[in-house]
Parts: sequence; C-alpha cells; structure tokens
Amino acid sequence: MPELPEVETIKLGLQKRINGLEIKKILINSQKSFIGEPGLVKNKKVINIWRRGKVLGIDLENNLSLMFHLKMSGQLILVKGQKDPLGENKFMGGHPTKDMKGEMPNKHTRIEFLFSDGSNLYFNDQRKFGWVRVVATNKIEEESFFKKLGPDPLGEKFNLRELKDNLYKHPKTAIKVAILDQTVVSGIGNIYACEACFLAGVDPRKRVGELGDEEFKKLYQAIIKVLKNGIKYGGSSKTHFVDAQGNKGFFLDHAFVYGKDKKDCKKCGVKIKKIKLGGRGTYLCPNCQS
DNA sequence: CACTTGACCTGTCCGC
DNA sequence: TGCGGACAGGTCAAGT
Repeated sequence: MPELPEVETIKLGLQKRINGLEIKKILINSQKSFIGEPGLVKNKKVINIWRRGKVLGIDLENNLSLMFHLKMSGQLILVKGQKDPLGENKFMGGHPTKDMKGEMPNKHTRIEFLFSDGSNLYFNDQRKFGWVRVVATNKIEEESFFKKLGPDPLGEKFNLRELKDNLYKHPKTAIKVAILDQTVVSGIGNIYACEACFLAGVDPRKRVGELGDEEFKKLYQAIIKVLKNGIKYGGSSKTHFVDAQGNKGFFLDHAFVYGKDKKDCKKCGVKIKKIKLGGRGTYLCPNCQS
C-alpha cells in the first residue's frame, strides 16, 4: 500500500499526537512482524518522527528507533486514550475487509503499542509483508537498507541532475520501472509512478536511454508534483490505506490514469489503457503519453 | 545487466 | 453458490 504520500500522511498524523509520550507496553501478535527486542523500547519516550522514502521512523530517548515498513497492506492507526487534548478522537475505522467494523484491535492487528496517555498505536497488516524493527538511531544511515536508498524526492537535496544520473545507470530499463527502483529515487510506488509518467507526458514503456532532456525535466517536475498532490489529498485509499486517525485518503479521486482502465482520459478523451510492465499493472493514455 | 518468475501472505473480484 | 485463477500500494532472491 503505502507509498511516500501515504507514509508522509501517517507521519504528520503521528507527529502531533505521540511526540513526548512514553511507550508503556508492546503486544506482539505476529512474531515475524517485529524484528528486535521489544523490551529495549519499553518505558522510553518518543522524541522524533521521520520518514525517508517509504520508511517511517520513531526515535526514542535512548538512542533507539522503531523503523516501520508498511509494504502492501500495513496500517498505523492511533486511537486516543481517555485524554484527548486535541479533540480529535473521531476514529473512523481502518477496516480492510467488509466484515470488520473498524474496531481496534482487529484480526489483522500484528503489533500494539500502548502509550503513557492511554493511546494505542495499532500496526495492522493483512498480508504480513510489513515489519517494525528496533535499530540504533545513530546507526540508521549505516543500515544496508538505507545505504542503497536513493534520494527522497521531497528532500531539499533532490535535483534534476541527481535524478538523471541515477536513471542513466539503467539506460535500457523502461522509465516507469526505473522510477519504481528505490535505489534511483525513494518513495515512488506503482500508483504515483503511473501518474508521474502521465503528468510528464511520457510513455511508461519508453527506455531511459530514449528520453530527451525536456522529458527528464518534465518527469522530475511531475514526480514532485504528483507526490505533493498525494499528500494534499491525504494519500490513496484503494483498499487498505487509512491515516493515523483511521481516515481514508482521496488522491485517487484526482488521479488521471491509475485504476482508470477503459475510462476516458480527463485531458483528451481517449480511452485509458492498462498494460503490464515489469510485472505490475500499468495505466496510460495512448494519446497523451508518447 | 535486464527481465521474468516465484516467494512472502491474505483477501477480493471476476468468469464460468 | 462454488471454485479456480488473476490480481493487489512492495521488496527479495533466483533463474534465464
């Protein structure tokens, strides 16, 4: 599920709500979802929450961090305790299946964190691909996982030059497959890759080596724009995604191609086509993207 | 090196 | 209604 905008949306939701709170208890319902020693983070205060690419991090006061990757179906939902200073205890329910009414925990709740104010953070993950791990805060950059990670497209250092250099390492790869590669640029997933190619007017099947300067520039701008738009609409809720308060996101209502198979292109009226590229469903407008 | 397939899991949807 | 197959926001590893 979550790509950069979804993880960012969760981050923003958690930032104001759990910063300064202490983790009082951890319940692990799925062993494989939690990597590390839970006892090490018990009774520790949250001091910072960050995101890089699709990874969310919670820093604790003792130089340890919790790192989350939500993969396809992960959710992080905070249900406030009795105290609710922000008056935002309007839990809408993060239910991935019809038979669930949004009560927490549910049968997909893999990890539960109880905080000092009575709030509960639920890590739900239907498919169990996601994980939480305990890492030393000052060693995160050395993690093999992070070393390989390309620049975050919403980071200050991200620029056209770097994107181009990284893309050029894969001259024969289809451009959409290339921007999905997290070592090229981090945070783009299938939805936003399709949308970025559309906004840039580039056929996703076109090889990196076939792109001209103007196309690289358009793509660079499209990536930033589409991700910012994703955040603006609170992310994409195709099936699972909900933010930290359990609310859905509405980016897909504003999408041009993703999931619009056989519908008319909003720009030119031609039917949107669905193809398979790099093993993933890929949507494009045959007229707008060349 | 590029591309495909399968694996990891659970669930939905569509066609017969 | 049941059953089989394809597919789903992501990443890895292995094989061609």
